[in-house]
Amino acid sequence: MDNKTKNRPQTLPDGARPTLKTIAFMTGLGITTVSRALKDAPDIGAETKERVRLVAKQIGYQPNRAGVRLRTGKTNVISLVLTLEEEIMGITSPMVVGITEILAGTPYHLVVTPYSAVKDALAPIRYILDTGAADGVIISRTEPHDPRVALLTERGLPFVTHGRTEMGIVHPYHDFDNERFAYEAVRKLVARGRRKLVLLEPPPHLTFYSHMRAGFERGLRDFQADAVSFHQTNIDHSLVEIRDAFEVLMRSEDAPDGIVSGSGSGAIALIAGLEMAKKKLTEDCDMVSKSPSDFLRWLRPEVMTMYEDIRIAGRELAKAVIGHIDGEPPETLQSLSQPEFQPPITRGLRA
Amino acid sequence: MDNKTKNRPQTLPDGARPTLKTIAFMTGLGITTVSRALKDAPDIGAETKERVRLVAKQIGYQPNRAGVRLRTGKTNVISLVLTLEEEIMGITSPMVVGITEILAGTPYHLVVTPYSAVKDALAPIRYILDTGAADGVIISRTEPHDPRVALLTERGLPFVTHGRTEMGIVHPYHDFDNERFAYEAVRKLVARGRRKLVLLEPPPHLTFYSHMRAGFERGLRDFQADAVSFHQTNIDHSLVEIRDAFEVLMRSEDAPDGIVSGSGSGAIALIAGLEMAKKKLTEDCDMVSKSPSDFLRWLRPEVMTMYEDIRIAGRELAKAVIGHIDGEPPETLQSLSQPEFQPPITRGLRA
DNA sequence: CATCGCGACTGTATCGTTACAGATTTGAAG
DNA sequence: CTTCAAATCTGTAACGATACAGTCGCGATG
Repeated sequence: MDNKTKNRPQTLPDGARPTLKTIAFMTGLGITTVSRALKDAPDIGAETKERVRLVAKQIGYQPNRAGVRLRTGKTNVISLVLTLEEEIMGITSPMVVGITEILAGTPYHLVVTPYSAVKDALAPIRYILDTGAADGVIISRTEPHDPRVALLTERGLPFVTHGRTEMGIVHPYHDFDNERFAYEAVRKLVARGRRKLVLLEPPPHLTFYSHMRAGFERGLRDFQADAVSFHQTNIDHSLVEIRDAFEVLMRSEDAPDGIVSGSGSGAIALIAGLEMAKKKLTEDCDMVSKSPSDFLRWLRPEVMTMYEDIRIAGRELAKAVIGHIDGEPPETLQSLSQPEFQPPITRGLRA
Repeated sequence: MDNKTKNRPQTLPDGARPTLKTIAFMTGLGITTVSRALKDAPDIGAETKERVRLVAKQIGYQPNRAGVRLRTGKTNVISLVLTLEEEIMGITSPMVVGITEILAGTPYHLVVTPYSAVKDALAPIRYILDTGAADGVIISRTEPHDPRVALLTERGLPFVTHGRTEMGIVHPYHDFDNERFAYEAVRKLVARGRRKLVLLEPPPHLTFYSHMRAGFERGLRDFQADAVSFHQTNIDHSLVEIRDAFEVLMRSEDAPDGIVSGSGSGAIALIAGLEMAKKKLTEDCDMVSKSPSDFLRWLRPEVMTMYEDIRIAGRELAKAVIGHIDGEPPETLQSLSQPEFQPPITRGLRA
């Protein structure tokens, strides 16, 4: 056999999935040529490329991920890093949906990488870095000085955060404008004549804690209302804890007449505490809540809600990681979604 | 160099992650020996194994997934196949949590594989089969004659279904006992003196439709109650549709006095419809609902709920696929979770 | 007419792992 | 002193893809 065709395959197993070798055999070309033709390399003739593409399509060729990954290190994987604990009200579902909607048009797969204890937040990141498990990472529960962001930046692995940081590192993020949410919430409550307002806030170590507080306080100043302290309780507490603490507050001298709830499930507990204190929504108290789903609007239409669309957040996050992977500058991969009050559920045909 | 050490590595890059080669170099053994030692093969000396394990642990060796996958075809991936549409009430979150809890102790990663249109249900399965993308598959929204089950069985890829089938194929599954749920729901309603019952049922093409109906009808017979037809509406319809249809029903001659809701979010819509028809829960009507989360108990404690623990379902499903992959007989990998009425939320310290 | 450059294509080595078929040593049996 | 088997260990090839360094033929150049 002459040298020219020395590496050509002689026989091909027939049930197996096609590889570059299959196409090489069918076109009479070398494996390298086929590989380069499919990547549209400049040193391959136009007609050859066309032939290769045609055959590849015909036989349904799809590159073997393990082969690519072994040779190039490219995993075609995006890793979504989650705390098992943050799943209380199920924000993950729509997030996963949003992400996969974007990934569907790409070669990327979505791998969910969980971690349990809060102190282990770095563990999954290290795992991904050490094993090269992903091309990009999506993290949430972002902190102002987030060690995960520091580590990922240092090691040069593309990522995006759900929430912002404050460390002077420019990186991709998507965030809900919690400052504005709280500000508009205060505006709304004051417009209803409420003046003693309370905020159910995020835990202080997360970045959006300060955003939400800042918006709340700016609102208090601009619209001349007063704050009632509820600092000992936050949205990471159990619903029972929130309820009981709020009942106590509502029975006290200091009882607020307006509530801003930083979470939808927290709102449920607040309502329960309020009712246990024998108060009534819209009469003794008004409430504005952030809400990632519909149930509050259905079951407690008295509560004014601002919808946080987690699904869209998922989309934005996915687009941003991919952009980062593709080398787009981080500052172009930042987005903030604006809160808007939701209209009430329509009361059907007969109004 | 003598033949014995011909394939030994001379130098080793230092920043890189350790491979078998690294361990081979450090122990002075051959790569093959190291590989076999780590798998506890019988032809490797006990002391050698010990040394290899020690070094491997010290340097934090973790097998390269791409290498293993390329060589053996083993992906160490479990694929969760989801409809984007089923995410309405976010059942995915706790499910993902449950699955990852089990996978955490294994080498498996969880990949989420979505599909959009209902007619495309087979597409992700084919993709996984064709590309060898996973060692095992988890599917939901199971139908009595499910083409996905047929295909996976035929091609011999391990899987588990959330829900049962009726095709004479013995396969792993986990299911909620919807027959019993509906039966117990009817018992409860009749015990409260309700006799005209309605069922908000699953869409007819899913297997648990017939389970739930069967339990409902058995209950009607055993406890002597009557059914009110609501067949044109099911839990896959939009909340607005359910509400409007139910309002019409509640205003009709045929208005039921007892409701069995096959879904938690459906219950919300039913309540809305009922209230629009100027009826009141516990007065005109009682209601039992399946509920995958807590909000109904908090916001509508009048509704009697049976909790479907999706997180546990996730765990069971994960265990079952892995069992199937490990070759355990399918009939040992089937489980049914029993519904139980939930106690009301405790009313706090001062009850 | 030799030489060069260029366009089009190709072989080899390699990523990390494992299946397979040896190879070497040791001690016991003949 | 062979011979052989058992116990350990080892090299080679291969999985599928790609980086790299060619090769080949051909027309233009000096």
